[in-house]
Amino acid sequence: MVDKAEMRPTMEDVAAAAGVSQMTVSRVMRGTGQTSDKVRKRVQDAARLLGYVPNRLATALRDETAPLIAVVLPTLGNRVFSEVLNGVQTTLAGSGVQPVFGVTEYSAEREEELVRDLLSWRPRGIILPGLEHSQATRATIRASGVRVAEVMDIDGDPISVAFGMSQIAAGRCTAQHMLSKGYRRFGYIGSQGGKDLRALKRLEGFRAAIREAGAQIVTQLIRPEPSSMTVGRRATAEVLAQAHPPQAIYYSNDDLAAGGIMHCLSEGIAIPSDVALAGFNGLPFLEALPVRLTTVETPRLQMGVQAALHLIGQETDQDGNQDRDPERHSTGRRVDLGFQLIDGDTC
Amino acid sequence: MVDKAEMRPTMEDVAAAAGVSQMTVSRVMRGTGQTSDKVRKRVQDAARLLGYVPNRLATALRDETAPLIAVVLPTLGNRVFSEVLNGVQTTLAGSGVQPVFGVTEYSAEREEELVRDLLSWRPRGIILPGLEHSQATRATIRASGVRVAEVMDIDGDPISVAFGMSQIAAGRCTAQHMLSKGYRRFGYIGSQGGKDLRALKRLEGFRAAIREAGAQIVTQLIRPEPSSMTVGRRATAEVLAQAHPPQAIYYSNDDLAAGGIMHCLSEGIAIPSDVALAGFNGLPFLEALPVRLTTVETPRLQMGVQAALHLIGQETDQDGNQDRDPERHSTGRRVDLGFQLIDGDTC
DNA sequence: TGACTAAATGTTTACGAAAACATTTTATGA
DNA sequence: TCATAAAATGTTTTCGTAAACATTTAGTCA
Repeated sequence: MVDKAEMRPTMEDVAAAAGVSQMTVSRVMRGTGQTSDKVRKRVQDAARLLGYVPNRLATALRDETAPLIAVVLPTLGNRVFSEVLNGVQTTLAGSGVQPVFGVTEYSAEREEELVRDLLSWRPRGIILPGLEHSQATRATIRASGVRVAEVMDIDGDPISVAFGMSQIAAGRCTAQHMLSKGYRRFGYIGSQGGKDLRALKRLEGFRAAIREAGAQIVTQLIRPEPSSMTVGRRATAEVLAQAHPPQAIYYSNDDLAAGGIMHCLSEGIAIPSDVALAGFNGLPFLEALPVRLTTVETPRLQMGVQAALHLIGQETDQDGNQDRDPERHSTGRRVDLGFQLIDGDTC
Repeated sequence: MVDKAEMRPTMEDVAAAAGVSQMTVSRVMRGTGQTSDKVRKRVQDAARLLGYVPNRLATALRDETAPLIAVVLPTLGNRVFSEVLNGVQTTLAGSGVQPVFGVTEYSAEREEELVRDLLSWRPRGIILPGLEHSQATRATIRASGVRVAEVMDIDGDPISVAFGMSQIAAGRCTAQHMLSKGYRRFGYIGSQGGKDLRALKRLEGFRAAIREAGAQIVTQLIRPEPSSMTVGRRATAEVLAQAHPPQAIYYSNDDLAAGGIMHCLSEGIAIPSDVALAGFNGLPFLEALPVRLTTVETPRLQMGVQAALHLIGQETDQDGNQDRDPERHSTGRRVDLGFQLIDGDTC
C-alpha cells in the first residue's frame, strides 16, 4: 500500500486495468482516432477508478511546447497589473492553457532572469510589460522563437506585437484639457522613484504640451515609494504647503490623485477652485469618491485579453510551427487600444 | 537557416559543439559531479554561443515533479487575493520555482476542473483558498499525493495544513467591539451574492455575538455583485433610507465599508453618531481616507508567504518523496496567523 | 615502472505521452 | 464462403534530461 499507492497512475496503468494498450488509452482520452464504444467505456471507467490525471509534462516534452502563457509583470502591488493579469486569465480560462508568471519590480536585470526562467517551460507565448527591454532579454526571446506580445505601451518599437496605448498622447491629452480650463502653473506628483517608464512617458507628453502653451510646471515631486493613496495624500500636502503652490496637479496615477482628493477634503481645500487635480487609469473605485476625479481611462483588461488571444489564437501557421513570418510578427505591429479622457469635477 | 535556426539547441547540441558527451554537459550545467576546468569552460562557452536554454519539461518529466506551485484563487477582482498571490510570488522569486494559477470565481465545479488542470503539471504543491472543497476535488488531490496548503481560513478541517485566521472569531470580535460601544441595532452589508464562504463565516460569528448580547441585526443586504466601493456606497444609501435604519453597519469588507464612508461624507451623515461602520481586511488605502475605518486587519501577505514556504520548504522527507507522513500532513494542522482589530473613528 | 586508486568522462535507460507505422478484427459484397 | 476494405487496436520510437552504471585517463606510491 505504501509504495504502490504513492505512484500516480499513468496511461500504462489505466491500459493494464482496462486490458488494452497504452496507445488505446491515449486515443480514448483525447477522443481521436477510432475506438469502439465498449473499449472506450472500459478505459474511461478504469481511468476514473484509478484517478488518472494526465501528465502534461510528457505531452509538452513530446510536442516541444507547453500549453502555458508566460506573463511578466512589473509588480502585483498595483491594481492595474492585476487587472491585466485578470484579462489574461479570463481569456485563457477553459482553453486548457495556464498562465505562469513572475514579477520584475521594475528591474531590467530581474526581467532578464525571469524571462529566461519562464522560457525554460517552452510556453506558447510570453507577455511583457512595455517596450523597453534589455538587449540580453531581446536576444533570449529572439533565440527561443517564442511568440511575444507586449502590453501597456505603443510608444516605441515592439519586438513583435504591442497591445496598448500611447502614454505620451495620454499625458499630452491631459495637459491640453487642463490648459483649456485656464490653468497655467502646474505641479506633478509621481512615485516609484521614476522607475515606471510609462509614467515618465506620460510626463514627457504632459510637459511638452505645457511648454508649447507657454505655461509651466512649477513643482515636480517624485516619491520613491510605490503608488498609494497615502503617498499621494502626503505628497499633495507637501506640494500645497509650498510658498507658491501650483494651480493644478497632475498625478502619475489615480491612487496618488485620490490621496490628493482626500487631503483636500480633510483640509477643506476647494477642488478645483483652490487646486485642480488630474489622475490616470480610470480605476473603478473613483466612482465612489465624493468628488469625481478627472482622469484618463485605460483599457487595462483589454490589453491582457488581446495579448492572450493573440498568443493562443489561430495565428499559428499551417505547419503548426511558431510563426516567424516577418510580415506578421517580426515587423513591430502596434495595436492601439486607445484611452478616454474622463472629464470629472476636479479641473 | 530556416529549418536549422528554428531548433532550440539541446544538451546534445552543446555537447557536439564542445566535443563531449551530453552527460558531461548536464554535469557542467548543474555543477554536480567531477568536471575538469578545461572541459567546463569549453562547455559553458558552447552553451552561451548556442544560446542554450535548459528544457525544464524534460527535467520535470524525469524528476516526476515540476518546480511549480499551483495557486487557486477565488478571483483576481479582489485586492486581497492579489496580495496573497503577491506573497506567494515574492517567496518563490529567485528559488527557481514559478507560480501557475487559475481563478474559480467562487464556483466549486470550476475549482474541481481547475485543480485537475493544475495538477497535470505535477507541481511541487498546491495552494487552495479556504477549507471547503468538493468531494471530487479532495479525492483528486489525495490521489495525486501533492502537498497542499490552504489559506485564508482555519475554521474547519484542513486537507493538510491551513495558514489563516478564524473568520468566525473575526466576526465575533467585531461584534463585541461594536456592542461595547453601546450599539444595539445592526445592519449587515455583503456582496458576491453570498458565494464568499469566508464572509458568511464572519457573519455567522458576528450574528452569534449579537444574539448572545440580546441585540439584533435589523437589516441584512447581500448584493449579487462583487465587492467595490461603488456597490458599498449604493447599498449603504439603500439601508439608511429605510424607515428604521440600523445604528451600526457591519460590512463584509473594507471596499464596501469605504463606499459607506463616501456616502456619509457626501450626504453629511455624521460618523459614528448618525451611523457607525465597521469593515474587514485592513487594506492600506484606508489610511488615506478622511475618516479612519474601524476594521479587522488580516495577514493576507503572510498567508501567501507561509503557504509557499511550507510547500517549497525543507519539509520533504529524507528520500525526497512527497511527505505523506500522517503526523505532519494528513492530520489537519491549523496555523493561526491571527488578526487585529483596528479601532478607528467609525464606531 | 607497475599496481592501484581517484578523477573524469562516457553509455544506457527511464520518465509519460503520442506520432508513425504495423497488425488484427470486423464488416461488406460478390 | 472468401476476398477486400475499413475499423479497431497494437508496437516502436521520440522528445531532453539525469540517475545508475561502465569505462577511460590521470595521479600516487612502493
